Amino acid sequence: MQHELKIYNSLSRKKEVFKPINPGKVGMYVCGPTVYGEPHLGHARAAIAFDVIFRYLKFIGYKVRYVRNITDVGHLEDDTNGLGEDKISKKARLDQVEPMEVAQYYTNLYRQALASLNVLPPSIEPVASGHIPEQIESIQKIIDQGYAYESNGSIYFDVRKYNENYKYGELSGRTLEDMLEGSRELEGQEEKKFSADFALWKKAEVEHLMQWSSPWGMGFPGWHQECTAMSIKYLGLPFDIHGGGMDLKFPHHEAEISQCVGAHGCHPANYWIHNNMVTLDGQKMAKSKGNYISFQQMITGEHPLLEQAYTPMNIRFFMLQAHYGSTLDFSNTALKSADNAMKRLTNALKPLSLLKGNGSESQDKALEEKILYLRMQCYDKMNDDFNTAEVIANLFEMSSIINTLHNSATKASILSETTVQLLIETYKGFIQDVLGIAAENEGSTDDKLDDVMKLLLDLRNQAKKDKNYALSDTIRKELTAMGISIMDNKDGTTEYQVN
RNA sequence: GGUUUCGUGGCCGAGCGGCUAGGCAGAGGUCUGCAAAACCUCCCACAGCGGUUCGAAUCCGCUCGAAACCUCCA
Repeated sequence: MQHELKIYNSLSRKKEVFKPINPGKVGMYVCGPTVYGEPHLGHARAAIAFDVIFRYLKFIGYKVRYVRNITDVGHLEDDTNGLGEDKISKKARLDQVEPMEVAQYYTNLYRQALASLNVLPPSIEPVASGHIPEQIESIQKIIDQGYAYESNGSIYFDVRKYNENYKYGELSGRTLEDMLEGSRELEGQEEKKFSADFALWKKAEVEHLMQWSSPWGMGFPGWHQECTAMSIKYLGLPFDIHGGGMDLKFPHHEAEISQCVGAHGCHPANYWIHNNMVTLDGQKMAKSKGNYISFQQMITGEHPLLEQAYTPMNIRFFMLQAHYGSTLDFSNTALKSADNAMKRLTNALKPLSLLKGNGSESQDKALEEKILYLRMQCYDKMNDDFNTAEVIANLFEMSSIINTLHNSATKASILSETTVQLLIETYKGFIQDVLGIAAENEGSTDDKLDDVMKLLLDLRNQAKKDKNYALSDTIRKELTAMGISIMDNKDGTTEYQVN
């Protein structure tokens, strides 16, 4: 039942059928964070979007090498003041600590946040500072091809020269003329031959904390070089998918393409995928705008805009209800709504595990067909540019079927064993493996608590039998207050759940 | 100013020319000692104005409104 996977390719601005370079294998590179600040919702969105893509590709049988970098050097703080100071070192100087200490600190925070969001670690997570030789080599190739020049100890990419033989701006849809028209006059650009030229290597002043020796003297790599060097190193050339946030399209990804084409004569990746932004009041959430909500704030609820704390899974589900390509506006009501919705979906997992088929043929052919249809829809919708929102809609319909079967006296025996297995496989598979929704509290693995609860629930049931509802309700009320909810089933059994 | 998008019911959000998702909230009902959960029913929207078409939320044009990028950014 494998259908073709279609991906919206930002480069062609069209949905295209995905054809891996090597059958059965996928190489995917995604731009990770610059680690000089707290991870926030925007980082979460990008990580989750590509996590689901990673998961789905594996789910349908691909062997995937997923590379996501950590940028701990190289991003200039401010090119307009001529200082060319590295972002990491600026922050480090303020904090009076080693630059690598800052990078490590925020890298740890980032990884912790993603782990709690049930984002799988990538196959390789290369760090920019650990790939300086590769970057120097990459720059040298560009110089050798004649698309870069040295100026006062720095190396710049020669955009005009490049544009003579190739097209600069194909990803962002800009032409050189557009850029000239739109560009403002920036200070400190005397070193450049042309305003759109960008730095491949920056000469470092003595006081600059992070610097390395190179054929052009002491310095540090330019803005976009690390991704070019590291993606090619680990994935070869070209590779299948390159991803990142929409805001990286220009100039970052545009530069990556130029650097790669300039050095090697070919595009780095066949498919470009861009996730859209998380907005706050319709405005992009960004560190620089100061309107961001950090991951930590989300889970503690400590932010003026937050009405409550939200769990990582709550955040994850909220994001998956929208397509990765649309902007997603933050709001308390939307988050809460997502929380209720997710519970509805995960609540059906338990009754699902209790379903049993009848061993022969399904009696209810229409229902069987519906299940098979919904199952197919889950694949079809994921195959249609990873439409998680549509997948979730189908899963909701499945959850109704599951609950109805569970509630009916005949249970699932009107269905064949095969159909029941398919239902279980699809529902669990898509929720847990593809969407990556993990149970927030795996029930209790504490045997002692389990024993105590059994005792308590037995007592309560006895009270109920005695029609001592005052007592039974008190037990329930008190348990609820301490975060243990209990539910009486129809068959007289009682379940509990630690929240 | 240039480039790229978007405008869907109380809210969130799919939709890519005909079958008019889904969730949340709300209303009513079933089940239950009561809860909770679950199930059933109700709530038929596509910024505005033109055009193409047998047929448009979906294509085209214009108007209005919003955003991202053009400086680091997921």
